Amino acid sequence: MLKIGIAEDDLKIAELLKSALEENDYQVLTVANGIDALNLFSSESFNLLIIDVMMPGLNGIQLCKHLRENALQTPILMLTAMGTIDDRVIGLEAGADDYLVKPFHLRELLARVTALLRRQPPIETKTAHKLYFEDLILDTYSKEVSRAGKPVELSAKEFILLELFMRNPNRLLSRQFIAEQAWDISFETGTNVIDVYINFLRKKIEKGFERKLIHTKINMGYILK
Amino acid sequence: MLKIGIAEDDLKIAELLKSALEENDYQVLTVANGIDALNLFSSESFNLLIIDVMMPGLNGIQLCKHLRENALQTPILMLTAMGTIDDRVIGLEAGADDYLVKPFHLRELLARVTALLRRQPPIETKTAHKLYFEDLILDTYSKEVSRAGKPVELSAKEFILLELFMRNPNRLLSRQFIAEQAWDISFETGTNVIDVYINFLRKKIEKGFERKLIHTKINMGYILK
DNA sequence: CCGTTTTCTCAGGAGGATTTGAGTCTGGAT
DNA sequence: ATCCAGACTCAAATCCTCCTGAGAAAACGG
Repeated sequence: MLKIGIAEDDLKIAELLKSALEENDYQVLTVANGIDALNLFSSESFNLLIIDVMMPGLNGIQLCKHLRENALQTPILMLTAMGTIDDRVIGLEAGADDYLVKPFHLRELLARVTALLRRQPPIETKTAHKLYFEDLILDTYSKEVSRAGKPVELSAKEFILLELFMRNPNRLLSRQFIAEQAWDISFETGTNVIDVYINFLRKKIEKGFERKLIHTKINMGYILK
Repeated sequence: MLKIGIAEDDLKIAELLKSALEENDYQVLTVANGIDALNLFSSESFNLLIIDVMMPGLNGIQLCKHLRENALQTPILMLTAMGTIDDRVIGLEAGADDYLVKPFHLRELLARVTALLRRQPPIETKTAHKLYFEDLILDTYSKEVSRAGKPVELSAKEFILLELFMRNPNRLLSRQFIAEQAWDISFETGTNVIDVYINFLRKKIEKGFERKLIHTKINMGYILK
């Protein structure tokens, strides 16, 4: 089921779009302002985004730019009440893939939605799923890790832990935080699993290398730098 | 260098487009009628096609349809002098990716060209119904599979499972993901069907071959590589 | 209806992954 | 320099995933 996200502050139009798209077997989620849209579109993945230019808070152009700067690849269809060339061009240059001027015919909207979805690659690009830190590369797509080009075999937990560090480079991570993120435990247990796993990781990614990556800050936690 | 093909019978407009695009570092080839366009666009490969709707011989809509029926995936931008909704929709439904109404501003044309080119070219080509992975071939039309030229008999479920892997080569697929895609179950059942079917598949496509294709990543899932 | 094929469940066991706990080491404070 | 809480290490214990064969249940075809 293809999933479409709509950012539109005019509830009447939002409802109209939603029902028209749902009738065509799309799953639809709507938000009514730019801030909510940024949060939703950044956290959940969609096959297509429909964004109104005029919105309170964060407007469509700004939203679009933010999303693209965040390496989001989802096709974006912009809606606007103003049909001047300049606004349309600005929208496209901000990273939108198509532009529709209100008022529009539902049939044209559907045709454009179909056109945009048709050329969507079946799977997202691999590079978008890679995390880099110096000579460390972590591929969240294939779940493979390498350092200086040499593959490193990690277990599931080790992988999760390293991914956590690579998503937060140069940030000090407390044991509490690591436990919550990687082990789903928030309470205090007398365990030392984290220490042990840091040890496992170090053995696998630092052994044989001069440069250390994971550093201990006594009484604080660990940091990748 | 990105290559753009233009089909436009009005030589003045054709020249205008050509020079504007060349100024932006695209390589441009133009033809002045639908028949020539069909020949050129079928034999040479382009990154983008710009097609005028009104052309002698074969018009833009027909040309577009022919190209798409021939499994051509290149993005197509349609040009027309008529701006009625119906014509625009017909163009999009014929397989065009975008539509521009004459007269247009060059700046808007360039923005749309950029937007179309930014989208990633689909992986599928003319042999869109066949999936390849090393010496494995899966034909989604005839539902036949072979390895190293030797036919492999698969049941329906086995086929679906293998197709899923072949559409996501080198990607780690979690059991959760496989369950959703191939079995339509999203909730947690205590079943091990997936394991069993992986086993079936391995027996059929790996038996007698040195090279293993489906690899287990404990606590993560399976990967075709 | 019966036999065949396909799909799925179940249970046992091997082996790797994860966790524990105890002993050792270390860096910072006194 | 000494001390000690915190950090590290290692082996052992435990957990649990994955594989496999057997067979039940369901779907299919004649």
